[in-house]
Parts: sequence; C-alpha cells; structure tokens
Amino acid sequence: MDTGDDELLDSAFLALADPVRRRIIARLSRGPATVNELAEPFAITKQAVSKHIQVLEQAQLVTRTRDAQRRPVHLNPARLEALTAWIDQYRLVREEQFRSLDAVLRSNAAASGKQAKDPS
Amino acid sequence: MDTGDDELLDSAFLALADPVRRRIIARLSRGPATVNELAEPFAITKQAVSKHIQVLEQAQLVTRTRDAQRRPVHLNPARLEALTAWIDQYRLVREEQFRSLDAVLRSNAAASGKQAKDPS
DNA sequence: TTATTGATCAACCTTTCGGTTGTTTAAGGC
DNA sequence: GCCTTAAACAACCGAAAGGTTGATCAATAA
Repeated sequence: MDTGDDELLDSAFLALADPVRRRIIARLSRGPATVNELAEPFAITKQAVSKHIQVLEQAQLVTRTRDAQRRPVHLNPARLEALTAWIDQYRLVREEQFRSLDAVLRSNAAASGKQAKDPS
Repeated sequence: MDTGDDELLDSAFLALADPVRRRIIARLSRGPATVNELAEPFAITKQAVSKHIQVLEQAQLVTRTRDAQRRPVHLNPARLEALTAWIDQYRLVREEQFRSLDAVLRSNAAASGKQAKDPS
C-alpha cells in the first residue's frame, strides 16, 4: 500500500510539473472537455495533447467517459486533494515549529529582561 | 511574472515527483539537516543526494546556510504553501460545481414530480 | 603545513519525457 | 455499403533526469 501511494504521488506530482498539463487542469476545472477542445489553445499537435492527457489519467487526476465517438475528460478533485494533504502534512509541521521557536525566543527575551533581536 | 511563476511551479512539482526528494522533505519538516545526514537512510551515493537537494533548492523548496564546513539544509514552508494554493484554486472550483450540479438535479427531480436517479 | 572531513564539480551512461509524423481503430452521417 | 470525424497506436528523435565513479574545493583539526 505504501509503494502504491508512492507511485501515485510520483505520477501525480510529475503530471503537474508541466505547464501544458496545468493549463489542461485549469480548463477542466470549468467542466469536462474533449481532446480536440483541450488541444485547441496549444501550438502542439493533437497527439501530443493526447499523450499529456494519458499522463494525467495515469495519475488518476482525470478520468474519461464515453459519449458516442467522443471521449470527454473529467477532472478528479479527490486526487488533487490527496496532493494538498501530502504537502500540508509537512508544511504545517514546520510552520508550527517556527511558531514554537518564536515563542521560545520571546520567552527567553522576557526572562532575561533584555531586548531580544527584535529589529524595532 | 507569469512565466516566472510557471517555471517555479514546474520546478517545484517536478521536485516533489520523486520519492527520495519527498522523504528529504519529510525529514526536513522535523528540522534542518546536513547532506550527510540526509543521505544516510538511502542506498544511493552522497553525490546523488546532493543533486536531489540541488533540485529542491532550485525549486526554492529548501535553502542552505553555512555553519563552519557544514551546509545545513532548511525547509521553506512558504513555497509548499504556494503549491497547495495553486491546487486548491482548481480543486475547489470543481468541487463547488459538483455541489451546484447536485442542487440542479435535486431541483429538477422535485419540479418533475418524478423520482430522480437517487439510488435509495 | 599537512591531513581529514563535508560537500560540490565534471564526465559519462542509461532511461524517460515531450514532441513529431504516419498509420490504424471506432463510431456516426450519408 | 462509403466517407468523415474523434482519438489512439507506433516508431522515432532530441533533450533532460537520475545514477555512477573520480577528481576537486573549502574549512577545520593535528
């Protein structure tokens, strides 16, 4: 389960590490779209866009449904949430430590009766 | 400014798309560490770990200070926050639309007087 | 000064990524 | 049936990623 998580995080963060794919995500946040629609704003071939979508799909950031010969792409917000959850797990720990350190510094300054390194 | 943002997002998401670098982030969330300390748990060379840290540094996810001959690495929570901000920007939009769609479906079901596709 | 320790630099190798062109599949429209 | 359209598949190419080994630099300790 650990390794599976790892691979999902690998592929998801890698998927977001490309401006084309981030713009696709941005577009899909306003609703589903087909490959042709998604490819339209870009100066690259439709095949290249199709590959980008495959990367997003493998990361489970998007899913595809069938609608006649069209294959609309949908955003999967749950996977995006998993990424923010991972980041916040460590970001918040560190920020809390900053606050604690700050508190210690203030406490020491008060106990010593001298001014701390406060630039004011 | 836009392109700069793009490149920062590129490098930051790419930096997180590797299990070694994510473990380094996890370690640094508990406090600064040197390259040797960071390299210890891994089965790869110190040089490889040094490269990983350079990737994190270029993405501004970590910074380095000088302490005699040691060069401790520090986590930069602000950059992590920028990533969650980017993700949430689109995740929340989409989730709100889901709620709206749900409301429309419920409304239509009520107006038609027939049962909706409610599985209950 | 010399040796030691912590860390980077440099070259090289293999794999993967982003892109192309060209071909095939699948579903509708006529 | 045939033709058009949406999209995937396949082979290929250049650039970059992740790893190695070996040499170098910078700061301390002897």
